[in-house]
Order: sequence, then C-alpha cells, then structure tokens
Amino acid sequence: MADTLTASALTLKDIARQAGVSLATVDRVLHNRPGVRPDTVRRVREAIERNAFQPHVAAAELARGRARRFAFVMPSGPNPFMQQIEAYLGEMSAWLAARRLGVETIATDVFDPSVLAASLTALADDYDGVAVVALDHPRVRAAIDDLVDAGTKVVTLVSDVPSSRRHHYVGIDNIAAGRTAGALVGRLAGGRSGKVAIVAGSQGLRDHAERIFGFNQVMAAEFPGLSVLPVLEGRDEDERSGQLLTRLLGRHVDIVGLYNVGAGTQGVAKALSDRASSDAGRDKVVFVGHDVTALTRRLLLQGVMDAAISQNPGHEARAAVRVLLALARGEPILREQEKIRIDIVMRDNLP
Amino acid sequence: MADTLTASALTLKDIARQAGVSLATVDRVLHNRPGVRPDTVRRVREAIERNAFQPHVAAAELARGRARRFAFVMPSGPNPFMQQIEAYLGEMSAWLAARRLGVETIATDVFDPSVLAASLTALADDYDGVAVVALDHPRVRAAIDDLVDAGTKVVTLVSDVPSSRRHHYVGIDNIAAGRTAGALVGRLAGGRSGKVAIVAGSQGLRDHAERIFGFNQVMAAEFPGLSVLPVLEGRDEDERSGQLLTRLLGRHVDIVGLYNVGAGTQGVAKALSDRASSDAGRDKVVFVGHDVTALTRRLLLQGVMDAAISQNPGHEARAAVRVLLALARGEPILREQEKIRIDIVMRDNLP
DNA sequence: CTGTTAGCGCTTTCAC
DNA sequence: GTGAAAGCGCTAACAG
Repeated sequence: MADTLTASALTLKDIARQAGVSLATVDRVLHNRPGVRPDTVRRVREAIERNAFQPHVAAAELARGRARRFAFVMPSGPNPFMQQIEAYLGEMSAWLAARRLGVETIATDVFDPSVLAASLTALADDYDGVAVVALDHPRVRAAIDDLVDAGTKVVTLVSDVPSSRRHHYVGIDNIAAGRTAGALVGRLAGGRSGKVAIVAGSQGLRDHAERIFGFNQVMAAEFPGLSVLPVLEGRDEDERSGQLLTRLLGRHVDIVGLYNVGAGTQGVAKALSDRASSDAGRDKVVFVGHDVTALTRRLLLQGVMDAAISQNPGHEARAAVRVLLALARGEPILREQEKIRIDIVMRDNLP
Repeated sequence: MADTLTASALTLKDIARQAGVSLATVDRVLHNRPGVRPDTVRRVREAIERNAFQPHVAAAELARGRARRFAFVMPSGPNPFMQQIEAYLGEMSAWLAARRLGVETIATDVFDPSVLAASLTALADDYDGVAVVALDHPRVRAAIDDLVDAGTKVVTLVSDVPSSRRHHYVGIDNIAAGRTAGALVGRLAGGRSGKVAIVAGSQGLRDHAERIFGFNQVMAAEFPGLSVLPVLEGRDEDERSGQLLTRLLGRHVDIVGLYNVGAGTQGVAKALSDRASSDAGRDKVVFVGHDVTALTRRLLLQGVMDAAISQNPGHEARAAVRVLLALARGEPILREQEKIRIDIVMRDNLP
C-alpha cells in the first residue's frame, strides 16, 4: 500500500569506512580522477553500488564553491520569440542567484556564419557553458567543436547543428512540427479541395526547410484534394510576406489553406483579412502558423488564425539552463523533463 | 550587447557586517523568526535589499540537514494515467536521493470520501508534504485543512478541492480542457451536421463535470449544426462504456462526433469500430478523448482517435515534487514553470 | 534580544 | 597512492 522511492542517508564517510579507505580516495573514485590503484577503485566502486550511494548535491555544490557562468548567444534584432526566451531567463534570476549561477545573454548576428563563429570562439575561456541559437554552417560547426574541445559545455537552442559535437539540443523536431501543421491544415479544411500556400522566411534556414518538408509529406500522403503551391520566401519580414501573399491570393481564387512557417505574421494576417473583406462570400482560409506571441494570441482569439504550433519558450529557457548545469556538474540529464514538445495551441487552450 | 542576469557572491557574513549584527540575527530576520528588535529587523532588511542578497540554497540545505519526506496519495486500481505519474516519480529517484528527499506513494480509495479523509489524517505527523488526487467532498476538504493546520504542505494533484486551504493545485483547468475538446470535435467534423455523443465516468466527479460543461459551452455557441446527446455514464469501465455507446450508436444513425471524457477508452473504441465495420459507407465519427496512454497512442496512430487532450503526467509528477519542496523550504514557486498546460495531441505530435 | 560556535557532507590542498 | 584536515555558507543550540 505504501511504496518508498528513496532513502540513502549514507555519506561519503560511510562508504570510505566500508571500503577501508579515506574520504579523499572515495572522492577520487567518484569523479574518475587518476591516482588510485585499480584494485582500490574496484573496492570503492563496489561499496558505492552495494549501497546505491548518491552524493548529496547540496554538499558538493557548497564545497566546490565556484560560481558558474553560462552564456546565451541569441539573435540580435526584434524577434518576439527570442525576446520571450530572454524574458524567461530574466524571471529565473532569483533562482539563479540562489545557486550562484551567472547567466549572460549575448546578442549577435546569428545569420552570418563568420560573425556567429567569431562570437562563439570569443567565449571559450570565460564561460562554463554556452547555449546558442545556431545557424547550421560548417564555420559554426567548427566553432562549436572548438568550444567543446576547450571543455565548455554547449547546447544548441531552438535551431540545431546536428553535425557538431554539441552536448545537447534543446528544441523541437521541426519535421514533426511541419507534419503537425500539415495535418491541421488538412483536417481543418474539412474536406474542401483547393490550393494551399506556404510562406517561409527562407528555405535556407534549416528549421524552416525541415518544417516545409514535413508539411509536404503529410499533404502528399493524406490530402490528395489539396495541392501545395510553391513556397513564398518572405524573409520573416511583415511587408514582404504580405505583398507576396496578396499577389498569390489574387492569382489563385481557390486557396483554402495557408501555412506560415516563420515570422512575418503581421503581414500574412493583413493579406488574409484584405482578401476576406474584398470577397465576403468565400470560405475562410485555414491559417496555421508558429509560436504564441502577443500577435498570434490575438489572431487566434479573433479566429483569423486557426492554430499555432508552439514550442514553450519558458520551458526552453529553463531546460537550457538545467541541461548546462547538469553537464557542468557531471550529473545525469532528465531527458524526459528536458524534451521540448510540439504544442498545438488553439483558441481554447491558449496558455 | 552582453547582458548579465545575476551576480551576488555575498554571504550572510557580509550582510551581518554591513548591518552591524551577528550571523544569527541575520538568519532570524531572513526567516522571520521572533526575538529581534523591530529596529534591528529594519537595519538587516535594508542591508539585504541593498545588496539584493540571496542566501545560497546549497548551504542552507546542507546546514538544515534534515531529510524531507513527501507522500503521494493516489487512487488504488489500474488507472493508466495514475500509473504513469507513479512511473515518473520512480524515474526521479536518483534526483530525489541526491537531495535527501523521500517520496512515498500511498494507494487508497480516493472515491470514498471517508476512506480518503482517513488516509490523509493518518499522514499528519509523518510527512513534510502531501500530494493528493482528491475527491471534492466536505470530509476530504476538512482532512486537507487539518493537515494544513498541522503544518504539512498540501498540493492537490490532477483533481482539485478549491474550497480547501491546500497550498497549490497541480493540474489543468478542466473547463478549458472541455472547451478545447468541443472546438476540436466541431472543427474536425468539417461542417457536417448531426449528433454528438459524450461518454463520461460520472458526472459526480468534479473534473468530468467541468469538462462536460466546457464542451457544451463551445458546442452551443459555435456549432449550431451539432446537437449534443445526453451524457452516458460509463464509470470509467471499458465494458459498460462500450455497451452504452453501442446502444446509442444503434439508436442514432447521424452521430458524427464523440467525446470521451474519462477512461473506459478500450470499450469506447470497440463500439466505434464495430459500427464502422457493420456500416462501411458512413463517414468516420470524430473521436476526441483524454490522455496519452499506450492505448490512446495506438488509436491515434490508427486514425480511430483524432485527438487526445492531455496533461503531461511527467510534468505533473515533477511539478508536484518541486512545489512541495519549495513550500517546505519557504522558497518562491515558479508559477510559470509549474503550470500544467492543456496539450492537444494528434498523430504527428505524439510525444 | 543578541552573539558564539559546532557542525552539515563534500572538495581540495598539502603531507606522507 | 593514500590520508588528514581546512573550509564552503548556512542553521541551530546554547550562552549571555
């Protein structure tokens, strides 16, 4: 009826006594430090395992004493999603201070590989860990690998560089996100047939390309009545995105769905509502986009937008910090906890 | 370009010196303990605020020394969702042990108010905190309030008792969850008109009643073409739920949507697929339910189920532990982090 | 009302 | 290779 999940009030001293060695030796074994005879190592390891001994993190933290510093390398410029991540980092400040952790955000042009690479390289000696919103480019990959070689812990955030030796990626599976968007557009179109438009920032961005790939996968496989038009590249800018979409809507009267892959949402929404008012009789275009911001929240409530695919920015900020901390301390990472989910947000489950 | 979020390498001793008092006095002020002259309190408070001082949690934890014990009072019986919560608690065991936290789960009949109340009362002296999946009943409310009065920290889990003085509720807003389910059934029905069935465990359960309320709200307001049939009460049992639904499907040929509020999913799915095979020409019934389990995962992948409204059980387990710990330590709760979201899970964003 | 002091369990020199 | 001992910053018991 009652099931205990933990216990262990043992200390290093107990293990030391059981293994017939001193505190220092147990500590050496615990951290795989050199200078212990293999046979002694074995004896100590056995004592540790026999007791399922877990060192007390608070004591370790205190004794180690050293404050840790992490850097967050984020895109400069007014990206609301990135601003949310920074805001959530700010909200953690008391939590961070209570653990003597320093977190600094560094704004840089993450879209220029050499600028980004240079920013990263400059961090090598000053930080224990780095979280970076990374462009996937050989130069950036090299810079990340150099950091790793220098002993700095590295996590990629939101956008991954899978070919690098980064320790962890904190972000969503963008192909699955695109598939989810496709399923939503298709299902919410409710059996109508017609054309579907895609507006992206650029197909050169890894995350955008992956989302489009997933979207097209689902469209082709499951919604034969819907045909996908060539991708519009709006560079994540409102004006350009709006203009391109307005032109497209003019050329095709039978557009029933729209997938906005990146930002530029303001312009996209404008183009849609212009069409709606100029041509009242027509069915609403199903509109699916990404991220919950002040704007997309409003559009969802107004019914202009039907669903937003979202990655929880607060969770991403905290997960990045926790993962860096676990890496720095050599603790295990709780993968389930740190995994970023693909959230479907509609009007009634707005967070 | 670089923005620092933290610093503070100050210690209690620094504050003591600045305020012209001893360590012990600062400690008293910090924890609002009695026996300090108001004027001294003020001086110390000023020094603390002037420096934005944050005590080092690891040091406090270590000095306090006492291991903490938490109890999770969960429903007995084979509820897969509850089993998932317990499994995630199990996965935390290393994390818990490293912090000298003991977590025990206690199975009880949470549907019988006096049994549940008795279980709770029995915990008073043995635990620092209690998480309970609670039935909303006056007797249970009283038991919770007694625990609180005895100094035990209490959080309600999954199902709330809002009238009690519990310190925190870890779970979703069930009215909003019901509304979300309604919007999904309505939208995914794609303009068809007809009838919608609801299968619930019991309308006497607060969470089920709230979900149904939210569901009906949306149906009435937004989908005039869909009429909701009287609620079937399947007691969360497969067989009973299946039988009731089969009978209903026989009586109404124009059922286009189904909302399964609680468990009994196996029976519900069986009834649906029986109908589908007996009558192949008809459109599929839109089927929305709750929670991602092995079964609902399979049903989503097969296309039998269209969407699951889910509350992340791993998140709930961890949030409950973190909230109890923060309450016990007197630390602030990160509300944003501990808030449980209403997840919409479809085939392509299955976690 | 306020101060002094002995740890908490680990890490890290420095000796042997 | 191994051990002894001095803290890390806070808490709590005890003295005054």
